[in-house]
Amino acid sequence: MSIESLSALDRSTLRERSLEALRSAILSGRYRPGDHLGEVELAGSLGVSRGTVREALRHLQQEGLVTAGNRGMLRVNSLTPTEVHELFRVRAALEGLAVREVLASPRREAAAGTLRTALERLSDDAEPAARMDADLAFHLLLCQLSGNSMLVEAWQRLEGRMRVAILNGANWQAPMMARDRHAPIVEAIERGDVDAAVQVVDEHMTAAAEHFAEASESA
Amino acid sequence: MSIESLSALDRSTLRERSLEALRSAILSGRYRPGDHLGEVELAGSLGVSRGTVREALRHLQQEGLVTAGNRGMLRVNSLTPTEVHELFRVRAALEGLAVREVLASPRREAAAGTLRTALERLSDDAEPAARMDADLAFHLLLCQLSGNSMLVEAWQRLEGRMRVAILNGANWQAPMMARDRHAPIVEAIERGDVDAAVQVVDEHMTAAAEHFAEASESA
DNA sequence: ATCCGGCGCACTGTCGACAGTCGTCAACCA
DNA sequence: TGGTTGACGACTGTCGACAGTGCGCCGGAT
Repeated sequence: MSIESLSALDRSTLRERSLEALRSAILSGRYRPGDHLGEVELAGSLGVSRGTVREALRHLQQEGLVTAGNRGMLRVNSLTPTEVHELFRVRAALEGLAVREVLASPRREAAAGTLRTALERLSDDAEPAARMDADLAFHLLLCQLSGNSMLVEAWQRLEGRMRVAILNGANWQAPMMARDRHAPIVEAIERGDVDAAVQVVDEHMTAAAEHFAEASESA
Repeated sequence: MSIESLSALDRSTLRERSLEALRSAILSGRYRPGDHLGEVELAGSLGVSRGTVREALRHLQQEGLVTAGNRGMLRVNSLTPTEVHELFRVRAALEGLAVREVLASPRREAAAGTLRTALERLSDDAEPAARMDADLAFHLLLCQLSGNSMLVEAWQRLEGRMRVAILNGANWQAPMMARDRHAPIVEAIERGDVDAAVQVVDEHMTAAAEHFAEASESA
C-alpha cells in the first residue's frame, strides 16, 4: 500500500468546527446584527451539546463578533460609525508598522514581488464576498511579510470586526476594494519610499472608514 | 434603614472569578512558564467544575497567557526574545496612534493634566509588582485618553503578553519604569509637539524591548 | 382602571459522568 | 537484544441534567 494512498484524517474538535460554522454564519449575514444567539437553538442546529457551542460563542465574543446583552444573552454585534472610524485608524497604525517593517527588511524585494502577485487576485468583477476576502487577504499578507508575528496576531484579532463593518456598511458599487486602490501601496514599497507608503496606507484606511461608516445602527 | 447600609452584591459568575484567579496566579508567578495547567487539578483547587475552569482557560488562551501543547494540554506561555521585540513594536505603533489622537483632540489640555497626575503614581521605591501595575496603568490611560475605544481594546489584548514579558525578563534594579522615563512623553504632549511625542514613545518602547528580551527561554 | 403577587417560560450558569486518545511501561516474541 | 503489543493511568473532549434567574402574562384585590 502506497504511503500516499491515505490522506490525513480531520483531527479538528467539534468546538473548532462549531466556531467556524458560527463565524461564517455571522459573517455571511445568516444572522443579522442584534439577533439573539441562543445556546440551545444553536446546539440543536449544529447537532452538538450546549457546552460545545458555548465555548465557540465565548471565542466569538472575544473576537468582538458577538456581545453579551441582558442576563448574559449573546447577540450579534454591530459597530457604530464612530467605532468603524476608530477601528480603521487602529488598522492604519498596524499596517503602517507593517509597511515600515517590510521596507526595513532585507527581503524587501521578494516581499514586493509577493504583494504584486496578490494584487492580481483583486479582480473588480468578482462577487462581493470574494472581493472582500481578496482585499483582506492582501492586507493580511502585508502584515505577514513584515515577519512580525505579534503584528499578524493583533491584525487578525481585528479581522472579525472589520468584516462586520464591511458587511454592514458596504456600498458594493463603489470601487473601494479595487486593484488600483492597492497598487500605490505596492509601488511605494517597490520604490522603497517609506513615507509615501505609510501615507498611502493611511489615506486608504481613512477613505475606507469614511465609506463603511455610513450605514450602521447602534445597539 | 439607610440606603447606604447595604453594598451591592457580587453578581460575577464563577467563570469570571475563576478567570481572575487564574490570571493573577499566572501573572504573580505562582505558575511558571511551561507549567502544565490541568483542568481537573485547577477545578479541584478552585472548587468549581471542570467546565467552568475550562472556559476561563480558553479565555486566557486567547489572551496569550497560555498555549495549547500536545493533545490540547494547556501550559503557561512564555515569549521568545524575538516575540518580545515584536510585541513592543506593535505596542509602540498603538501608543503612537494614541499620542497622535490625544494631541489632535480638543481635550488635549485636560488629558495632559490627567497624565501628569498619573505620573505621580510612578514611584521608584514601590515594590516591583506595584511598579509594573503603575507603569501599565499609565500607558493604558494614554490610550484611554485618545477616546478611541478600539485602540483601548487592542492595547488591552496585548496587556497579558506584556505582563508575561515583563515578569520573565525583568531586571528589577534597572530604572526601566521610572518616572523620568515617562515624563518626556507628558512634556511633549503638553508642548503639543506631535513628532517629538511619537518619537519619545518609540524610543521608550525600543528600550523596553531591549531590556525585557534578555532573559527568556523558548517553548 | 390600576396595581400587585403568583406562575410558568425561556434562557444561561454549573455540574458530574462517560468516552476517546495519547504516553508509559512492562511483558512478550523473534 | 530489539522491536512490538497490550494494559494502565492521566488527560481532554463531549454530553445531558439540574438549578437559578429575569421576563411576561394573568387573575384578583382595591
